[in-house]
Parts: sequence; structure tokens; C-alpha cells
Amino acid sequence: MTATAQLTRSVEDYLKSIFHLTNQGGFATTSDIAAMLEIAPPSVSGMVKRLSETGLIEHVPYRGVQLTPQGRRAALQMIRRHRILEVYLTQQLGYDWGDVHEEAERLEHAVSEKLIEKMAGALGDPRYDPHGAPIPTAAGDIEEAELFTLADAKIGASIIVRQGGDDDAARLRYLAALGLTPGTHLTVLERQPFNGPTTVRSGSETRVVGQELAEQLWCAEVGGGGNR
Amino acid sequence: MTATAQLTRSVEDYLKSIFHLTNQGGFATTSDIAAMLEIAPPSVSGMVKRLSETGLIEHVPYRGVQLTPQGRRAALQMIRRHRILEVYLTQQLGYDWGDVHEEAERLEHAVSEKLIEKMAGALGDPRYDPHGAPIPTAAGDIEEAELFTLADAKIGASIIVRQGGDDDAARLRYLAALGLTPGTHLTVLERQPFNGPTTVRSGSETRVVGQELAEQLWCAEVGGGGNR
DNA sequence: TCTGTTTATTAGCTTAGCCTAATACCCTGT
DNA sequence: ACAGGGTATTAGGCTAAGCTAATAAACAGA
Ligand SMILES: [Mn+2]
Ligand SMILES: [Mn+2]
Ligand SMILES: [Mn+2]
Ligand SMILES: [Mn+2]
Repeated sequence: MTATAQLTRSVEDYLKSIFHLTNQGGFATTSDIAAMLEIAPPSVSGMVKRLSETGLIEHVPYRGVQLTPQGRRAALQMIRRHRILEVYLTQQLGYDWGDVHEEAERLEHAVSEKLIEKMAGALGDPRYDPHGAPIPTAAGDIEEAELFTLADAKIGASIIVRQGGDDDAARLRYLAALGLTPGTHLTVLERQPFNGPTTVRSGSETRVVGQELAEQLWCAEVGGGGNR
Repeated sequence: MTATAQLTRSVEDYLKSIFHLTNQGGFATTSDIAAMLEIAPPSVSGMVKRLSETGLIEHVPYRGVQLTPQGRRAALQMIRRHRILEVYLTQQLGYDWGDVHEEAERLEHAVSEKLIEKMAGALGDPRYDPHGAPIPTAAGDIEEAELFTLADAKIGASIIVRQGGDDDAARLRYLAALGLTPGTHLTVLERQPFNGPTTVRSGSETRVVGQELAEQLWCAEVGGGGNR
């Protein structure tokens, strides 16, 4: 029934950012949104006003914003588009893991629903994007997973790499070179004190992962949650 | 050397329109551009001013505009993108002949050069779009053809259908149903007076084509120009 | 509790692109 | 040569989306 007026590129990107920032619960703050979109905070204040007037978000002044059900639906639709595009570019057009995000970030606003579903069909309705993130269904459902970063993984734990972030091509290439791609099984061997590196074993290989990298490498318990 | 600043969607569509309107020589007038883009003439006057300031077009007040070499390059690049997208959607994703134009009209502004060349490669560097229009090369060369409409074809001539227009899905479906797709060979049998229909033979079939349709069905002499 | 710092909002501006209404220009027929 | 009609431009306004500078609110440390 909602008269889904065509959203602009900016609005779509705001909704996605707010979704990501509130995914673990709580509010998305003005400055978090500004940082994520690389724009000035006052610009966010302005947009927040418009988005709450159109009912896509709820704004609590000086606290932050959350998506309304309508806003959440729109955000999940964009995330679906983005991730299907990433899989398509990787699998059908030989794109590199690290390069798809930027391309998808633009294309997500231009593709029709019809094209996305054709792509999804050609790919056999993939459930994860190339970075390991789950793809929402066309109906707007998304898999929830209990993830922690490698920097927080317990020593001795058996874990599986789930997501390596999607926006830094150089980091993704480095992770791929280390063999730390989504789906890889790891055993956590040790972690040096004072925010030192974590050592993991993958099959017969041993890798030392610096703290900065480990903090952005999301993992799940083996056997926990849905399977890949 | 030209510091190719990123053009906006609007600017790209203006340049394409001006290219099409000046392809047979002469100027594109304000009202022609306005009609083609479905916007008001004063909006065109405003954009014309900006485009000529940035050196993409040459404006002769009260006469019209023409593309500069720089503007022509940009226009041909967009036309290449558009047509490659149309072929890709048709051949790789099962799109209908009549539906690709609209999708390409949006995507052309969002795809990277890299993606277009990947698509072109996957297709074996196609030379014509699904409507029969030639695809400019990456270097910016485009095939020139001597085309006339079926309404102007001489009685008795052997001709080949080249282009059926690209923007009206219903008309394209009707043309396809008649078997009048690009590449079809025809013999012109007769034309009724007072702007009456033209009768053609295609293989063993005979078709009667009304004047309105015939005026938008572009054809070439058999043996003339480049081959399909 | 006060006060300084951080964070958010408001005020005021800019640019791109569109619009309508008013005006200016060009051309053609008399 | 000139009057009308059509086309183009100018004038003036609007919305989306960004910016900086100024102000207000919230928070945290003493
Ligand atoms: Mn991504
Ligand atoms: Mn985006
Ligand atoms: Mn087209
Ligand atoms: Mn377009």
C-alpha cells in the first residue's frame, strides 16, 4: 500500500548506512553516518530531517536515528541488490574480489528489480556475497549470525572466517593472499599481549595476523549458526 | 589531456540527444532537444549555456547547437555503453528486445569503462545492438550507413532491415511479430497512394506495413554499406 | 555542581536541474 | 516594410543535496 516513491541515490545510501550502524541494536548517530558516507555532519542533520518526515527513519534529537519498518525494507532491498551485483560481477564477469564493491555501490541505484532477479536466477540464488556477507531474500529476510572478530576469538577455538569487510580493495587482496577468505576454517593458536598479533592455523599452514587486520576479520564458531 | 571531469546523468543524456539530432548534419534546436528529453525548452536553454561554457557544445544563439570534438567523444562513449548493455542484457540475461532500452538508459550512467569492456569481451565485441544500430568502438569510431525508411524505399528494391527504433517496447514487439527484425531481407512490392501502406515480401511471406510504422523502419540497399 | 569539550543542530550559501511566465528574436506572408 | 506566430531566451522560483560558521545541547571530569 505504501506509495513507494522512487528514492534518490543519496537516500538509498543513507538508509544502507543506518541499517549497518544499527544492526547490533541502538541508534545511528549523526557523526557515525557522516563518517560512513564521508560527508559533513550538518548535511546529515538536514537529510535526517527529510527522511523522518517521509517516514523512513525515526529521529530522537541529539540521540540518533533508527529505521522504521518501511526504511528497513528499503535498506534490505538495496543490500540485496548490492550483494547480488557483487556475486554476479565476480562469477559471471571475472571481477576481482576487491573491485566489486565500488562498482556495486553505483550500480545498485540504477538496476531494476527485474534485472536483479534475472542475475540472481542466473547465479542460482546465491546466499552469500563474495565477502561472505549474507544476501537478503527478495522478501526482505536476512540471516542473522553471531559473529566476533579474530581479535576477540578465544585461544584454541575452532572458527570459520565469515566476512573480511568489503570496502578496502587492498586489504581484501592481502587477506586473499593470506588465504583468509570467507569459508576458511581456522584454529586460533595464540595471541601476543599488548594488542599483539594473533596466530592461526589453516590446514597445515600457520599465519600471523596483526591486530588491526584481526579486528576487522569477522568469524563464527564452527558449527554455530547457519552453514555456508 | 582533457581533464575529463565526471559528467552528470543529465549532461550525458543531453550529449547523446544532440549527437542523434545532428547526426545528419546541421544544428540541434532547443525545442528538438527539449522534445527528445521530455523537458521544457527553457531548461534546455539553461543547460546549453553550461555545456557550451564547459566546451562540450558550440552554441549559435537562436540557431541551435553542435557537439565539439570533446562533446562528440563523450556522446559516442555513452552510445557505446548503451548499446553494449543492450546486447548484454539480451544475450546473457534473456531480456526481451523491447525491454532493454529503458534499462540501458539508466545503467549507461552507472557502469564503469572496465565493466563495459568486460561485457563487450564476453560477447565477442559485438558490432550492432539488438535494434540493429552500430556500436561505436572503444576508440570512438562508428559505422556510417546510408539508411532510408521503408516509407521511402523504391518499389521493386531489394533491401535489408537495419534499425527499428529502440524506445517503444510495444512497437518493437509488433515488428518482431511481423518478422521485421534487423538483418531481415525484403523486397518492396508496392505502396498505396495517399500515404498508404507498403507491401513487402520476406522469403515466402508477404507483409503490409502501415505508413507510420514504415516511416520509422530504417533500411539499407542490399549490398550497400558495411555488412551485418 | 560547574565547566570545558564533544556532538548536534541551525543559519545561511552554493550548484545542478528542473519549472512557469514574461520577453525577445526571427521568419514568413502580405 | 511590417505584423503575427512560432521559437528561444531571460527572469524568477523550487527542490535535493551538499558545504562552512555559528550556536545549542549533552556529557564527562574535577
Ligand atoms: Mn560491498
Ligand atoms: Mn551506493
Ligand atoms: Mn536503446
Ligand atoms: Mn540515459
